[in-house]
Amino acid sequence: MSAAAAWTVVGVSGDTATLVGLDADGGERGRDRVPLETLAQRVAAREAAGTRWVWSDTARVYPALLHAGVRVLRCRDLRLCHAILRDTALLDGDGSDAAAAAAAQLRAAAAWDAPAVDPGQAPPVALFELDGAAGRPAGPPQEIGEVLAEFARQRAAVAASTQPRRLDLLCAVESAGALVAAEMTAAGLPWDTAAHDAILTEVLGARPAGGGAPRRVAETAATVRALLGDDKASLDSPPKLLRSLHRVGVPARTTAKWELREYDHPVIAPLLEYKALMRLFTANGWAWLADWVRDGRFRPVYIPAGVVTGRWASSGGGALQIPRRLRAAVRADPGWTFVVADVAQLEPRVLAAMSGDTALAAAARGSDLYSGIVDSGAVATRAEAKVAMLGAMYGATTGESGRLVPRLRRTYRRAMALVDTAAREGERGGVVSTWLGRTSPAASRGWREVQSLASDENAGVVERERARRAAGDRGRFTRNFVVQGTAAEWALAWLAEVRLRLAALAPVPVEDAAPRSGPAFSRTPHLAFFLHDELIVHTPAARADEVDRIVRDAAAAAASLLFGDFPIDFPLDLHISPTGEKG
DNA sequence: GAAATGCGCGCG
DNA sequence: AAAGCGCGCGCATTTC
Repeated sequence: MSAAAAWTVVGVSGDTATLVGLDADGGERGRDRVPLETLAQRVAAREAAGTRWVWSDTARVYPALLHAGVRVLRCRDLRLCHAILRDTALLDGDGSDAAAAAAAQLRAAAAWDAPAVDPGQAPPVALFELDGAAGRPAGPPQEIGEVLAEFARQRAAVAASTQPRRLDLLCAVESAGALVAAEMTAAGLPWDTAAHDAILTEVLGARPAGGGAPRRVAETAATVRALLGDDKASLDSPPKLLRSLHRVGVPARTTAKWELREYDHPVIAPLLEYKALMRLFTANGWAWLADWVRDGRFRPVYIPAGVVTGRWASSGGGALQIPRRLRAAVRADPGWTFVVADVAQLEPRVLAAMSGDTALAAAARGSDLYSGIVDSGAVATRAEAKVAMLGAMYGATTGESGRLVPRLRRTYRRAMALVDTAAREGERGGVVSTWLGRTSPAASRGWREVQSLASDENAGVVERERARRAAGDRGRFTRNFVVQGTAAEWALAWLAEVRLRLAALAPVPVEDAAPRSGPAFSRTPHLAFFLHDELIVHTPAARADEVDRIVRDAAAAAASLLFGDFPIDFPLDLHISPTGEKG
């Protein structure tokens, strides 16, 4: 097999792995069969020669490769790309025979709809473990014939679509994201257990020796119970708490903090305090620390495309919900630091670009889009601009937000038309697509039944109201889908660009303050965290300026990959700091 | 006793 | 300020 194959397709059957080299047109260049236990060495050798890997499920194969010390630069994750191509509306547009055939073949390959193997459950050394072993989900097919056939179907689908370049880019960044996700789990986020413990002790009081509530939690609970006039009052059961509140004259309808804040009663302040303390204690207290931090690393499991819009989800440890105050426990290794970067107002910027709204793009020039909106005269204050823009993207209809949205509609006609059109499409049961072609799920059977019941001439007011509300809910979902989903695509492109540029950096001398643990690549500047529109790079302090430039250049590259030369800024808030705090 | 559901709150 | 999008998780409660 030639060393210069554009693609190398990997399949597994029993204890044998098969590597098939393909040229850029998909023509087979050669085939190697190797024992599974030598696959990592083969991958390392071919990676050095340069190729793009094609496999069925990055979450299944890549953790084991990383564990064996092998990193790859590029891959195509057929499971993730299958989901994109199976659902994309870009194959339905022109009604060509080729597009229809490609779509039909993809949709018939149902085995590829299998869920991912949870990389958090798979042992890191079990390369391509047998299907369904130990009660795990089987995952997508791995046999080389099936893998080759699926790759061919996907290439045909992209080529036959109305936007081949966009779909191909989406598949590329989606797959790059799968590599990043596995690498970040392997590297982990540097986490200072002592700093975390100090925060908990300061906020909650000393950790109780025999379990039970920490001192300040117990004291606050006692204060609340005293003010409720019931020393046995349950504070953790919403219905019981509600009854206790009613008894002391607080007519709340729910126990949510945004509602409780509205009432003027001495019990409210300590009750909100109790809820906040209890939240920290239960969600990110000492038990969390013991469960999720090992050897100075928090290792979240990221689930690429775990959200319908294409955003990532996470599993275990609540990686995407780390409270801001605990960011201080994110602590770089000695001699190392973090480059922490996020995009200011990513979603409205993406909306400006995808709608081609030059007025909104002009307001987005510079670092604060909301100030730009005020300067345009659409609204009077920055706060109004923010509320109005969020309302436009989320579908607010009432309150201040709903009142302000029409002001934006006059000034930013194209941007508002894009989200309004997406909402109408959802309301009538259709689907909408992101800029690169990820398409929203079809209306559920239940949703369609609700609509059809209401359209019957005998339908009562209850049926009609239910259908109206369901249509509104779905419209708000599709309205937001196009913006949130395209923002996720921009962020994936940014992440992919950062990763490749970091990988191209010269290696750090090993004696330069290597991290305490982790795979080989984590001894050079590497991605350590990603959260929708923010990333953290862990780097030797001496290289932070280089990384700073890479992260900024990557943002510019992402903008031009998605939107070409459309004039839209994506300014970063970027900080170099040995703790993970923003700004 | 396990699984499903609702609530509330953390993050974007 | 108000409660409009997307998530995961812990607890209490309900259901099987």
